[in-house]
Amino acid sequence: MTLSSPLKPTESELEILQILWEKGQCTVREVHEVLEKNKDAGYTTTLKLMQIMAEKGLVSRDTSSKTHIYRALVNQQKTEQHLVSKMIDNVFNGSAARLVMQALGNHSASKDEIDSIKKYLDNLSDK
Amino acid sequence: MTLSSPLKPTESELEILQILWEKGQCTVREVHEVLEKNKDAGYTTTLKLMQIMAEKGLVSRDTSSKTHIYRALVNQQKTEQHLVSKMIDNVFNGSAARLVMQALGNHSASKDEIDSIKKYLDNLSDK
DNA sequence: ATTTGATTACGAAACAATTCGTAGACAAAA
DNA sequence: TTTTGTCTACGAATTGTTTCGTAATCAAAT
Repeated sequence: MTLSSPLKPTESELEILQILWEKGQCTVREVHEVLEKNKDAGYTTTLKLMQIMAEKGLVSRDTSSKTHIYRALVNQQKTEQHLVSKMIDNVFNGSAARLVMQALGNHSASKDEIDSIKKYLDNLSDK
Repeated sequence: MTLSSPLKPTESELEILQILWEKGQCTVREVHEVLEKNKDAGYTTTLKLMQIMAEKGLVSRDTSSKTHIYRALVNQQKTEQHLVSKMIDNVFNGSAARLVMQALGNHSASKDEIDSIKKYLDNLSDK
């Protein structure tokens, strides 16, 4: 299998997807301006990445006007799910619980966050 | 910065680290035999990976006898922590809670797992 | 001593991800 | 119409990862 699943974007691609998921649709310029806040890369780098993403089917591209409009084609929820599942398998030997504890233990989860997770768990076990 | 943190092993390197963490110390042959169960790659591929890992400081190598002995140099807990933190930041916008819910929601967490997480959370909020 | 088998060493190829320089297209401003 | 600025297209360089063929080394078996 050489075909890399569209659910497994590279790190750079993920950064771009995040922006598209939030904004719904963007020009390269818009995406690039958000990216620039956190890293420095040239405009053409962002452009090239987004063109490749379009080739791969990660995003769609509306070329009807000069300034192309991009949209995410992959589902945020599904992509996140896929990445988490992979981490559970690769890093935590299939144990979701171990991942959760690792996530909550060291990473500063606020009291509010912990409470909301508890509520979530209560609902889960009700079923 | 070209220097990649030893806490950010590649996927192949992580597979090897898992084995070393579990077994404590291994020859290339031993690692390779475990790997072979899940993927097919040549012996020299595994060897080369482990040699590179030694160069990078991910593992140590005892070359005193002909058959070299490898040990993990990076800490399992810290590496896991690093990977999880990165995922929380990159994928879930800094929200540990979102990661947790994603991990528990779709991924088959057993009732036992959920219960043990609840206990864990109770202890957390006690502090 | 010679052969056999298992090991490491080395280097290169294949592939993928990232980066960017340069050119061309086009529209708006002068 | 010319200039200027913004955009896309293209190709190439760079870097990192993965893979493996081949040779050298060494010890154990013959």
